[in-house]
Amino acid sequence: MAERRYWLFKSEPTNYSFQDLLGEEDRTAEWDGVRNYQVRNFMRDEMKVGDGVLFYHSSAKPTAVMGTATVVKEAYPDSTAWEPGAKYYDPKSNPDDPTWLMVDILADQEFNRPVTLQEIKKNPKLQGMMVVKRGVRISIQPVSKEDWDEIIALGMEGQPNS
DNA sequence: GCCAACGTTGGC
DNA sequence: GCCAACGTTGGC
Repeated sequence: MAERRYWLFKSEPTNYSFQDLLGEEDRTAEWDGVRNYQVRNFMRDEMKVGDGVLFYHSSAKPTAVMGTATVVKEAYPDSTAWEPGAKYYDPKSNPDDPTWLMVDILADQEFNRPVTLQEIKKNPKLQGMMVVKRGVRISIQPVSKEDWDEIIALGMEGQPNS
């Protein structure tokens, strides 16, 4: 059995929020629209069914990890790339040899409270996370098991949201 | 709204 | 293959 990996997925909640994922039928969504080669390569080469996902809200108040999800389908062609007029249309992506890929994720655990970027930056244990580093913009980032465990512990503090 | 930092594009 | 210009990201 391969080692489970951990990831942080960024999403702007005005575009797609963790609540949106929770509200999906089967709580599952296609993670389409990735148009960055480094992120594409993470999905293609490293992401496996069962991997853990921290769902992070960017450009939000607050910017924070909202909960967790699980990868339930490994990389497959992102069909939005060849839909003219779609937001992420890319005429250079050939359906016979797709440039862009997506995965499916399943909402897992909603945190009892958001774990904010502000507190991540203040937490000495979490200084290795890419999300605290200036200028790191990729929308999917690898997360260490130690950082994953720490974020989960913080998110599970306090009373559950009703 | 600002702007630093980054990825991509395209002229050469 | 270099690199300046450009567009985008995303925290603040």
